[in-house]
Order: sequence, then C-alpha cells, then structure tokens
Amino acid sequence: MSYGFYSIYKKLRKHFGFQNWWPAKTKFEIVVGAILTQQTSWKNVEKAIENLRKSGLLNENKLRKASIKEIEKAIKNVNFYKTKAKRLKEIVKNLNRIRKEKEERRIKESLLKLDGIGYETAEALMLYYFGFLDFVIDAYTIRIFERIFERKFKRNELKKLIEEEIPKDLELYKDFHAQLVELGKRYCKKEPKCEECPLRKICKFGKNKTL
DNA sequence: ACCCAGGTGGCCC
DNA sequence: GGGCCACATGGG
Repeated sequence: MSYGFYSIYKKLRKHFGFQNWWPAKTKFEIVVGAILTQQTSWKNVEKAIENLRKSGLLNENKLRKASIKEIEKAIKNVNFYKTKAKRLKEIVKNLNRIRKEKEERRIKESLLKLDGIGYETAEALMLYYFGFLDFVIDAYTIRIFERIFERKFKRNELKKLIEEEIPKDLELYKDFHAQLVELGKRYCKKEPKCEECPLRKICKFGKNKTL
C-alpha cells in the first residue's frame, strides 16, 4: 500500500516546471536564507540578503565579526529581525566546526542544537547546503497531504512515509519540497483556492473541507 | 483593522 | 507528546 507521493511529485513538476531550488549566488546564502525565511516572505529575504551583501556582511568571516547592531540594520525588513541577527551570528560561529563532522547524524544533531535551527531549518540545511537525502517537512507539506489524504499526520511520520516511498535522489528531494511550497503558496493556504489547484482531481478537500 | 509569510523556543500540562 | 505564547516586519 502506498500513498503515491512520487506520482504527486510528477504531476506538480509537470504543472509548475522544475523549480531550481535553493536560489542563491553563493553557498553561504543558503545558511543565511534558511534563517531569514522563517515566517518571512522570500521577497523580503532577498532584500535583506542584498543589504547584507552591500554592507559586506555576506560571508562567514565578516558576519562572524560583525556586531549584532550591524546585522540588525541590514536585515531590519524581515520578521523577528532582532532574534535572527543574534542567531545568525551564533550559527556562523559554529559552522566551521559542524562542517568538519564526518557523519550525517552528527551534522544534523549539531545543527539542531543551535539556537534558531529547528526541524525544518535543519532539514533544509541538510538537503540544500550539505547535500544529504533529508526530506524537508514544512507547514505546507503537512497541510497539503492532510487535505489530499483526509487524515492527520505527525510531521516525522509523514517524513518517514515520503522518504520510504520516493526514489533516493537528491534533485528529486530538492525539487519536491520546492514544488510543495509553490503549490502551498498558490492554492493550499488555510483559506484554499481549490478551483484552480493542479491537484483538484485527486484531492477532495474542495468539496468536504474537513481539515 | 485584520491575516499571514518556505518557524523556533520556552513554558505548561 | 501537544497547546499556547512571544518574537515583531511588510504585503495583501
């Protein structure tokens, strides 16, 4: 018995096209972006990253040495910017050490210990920065599949089900998450737009609206 | 004046 | 484990 996650991916991919995530000019931007985008639109994250670049703070050594105030100033347009400025500095301070870890498990554990890195951000870094097969579960992912399958999922339960079912391919993992975010943003918010959703034929939520 | 964005941590039970 | 709250900008 399977949920058909892979076939859902193929439908999304056909509809939206390849998403080419993570958008970043340098690898370090993935780390910065992962923190900044928490509860913040990507548009504002892009602006903040450009501000950091202009301020010369968009590299590890500079950011490590920068004052909290300097960082705050550059990222002031993102939500929770004070908290994030503090956390960014702390994370950058530990990045070197974490990169030296050999085992995937150790890397993830180290990430999760850092202030500001929870499950989703850790997964995003494992996948898009370190390149491990770690599927990213965000709020959209849970909502989308709960509506399609008309049942509740615990996040780690859903993660396991997806990882057991889809091919173990890095580009697939990356693009699947990106596709789910795209679907979520356009059609699967709390107030859904099922009429035009590319998955309307396999998702009964538009009719029942039980979740 | 709402509501929410590619969440996290702290505190309570 | 789950439920609620603070964090605290910008866009619809």
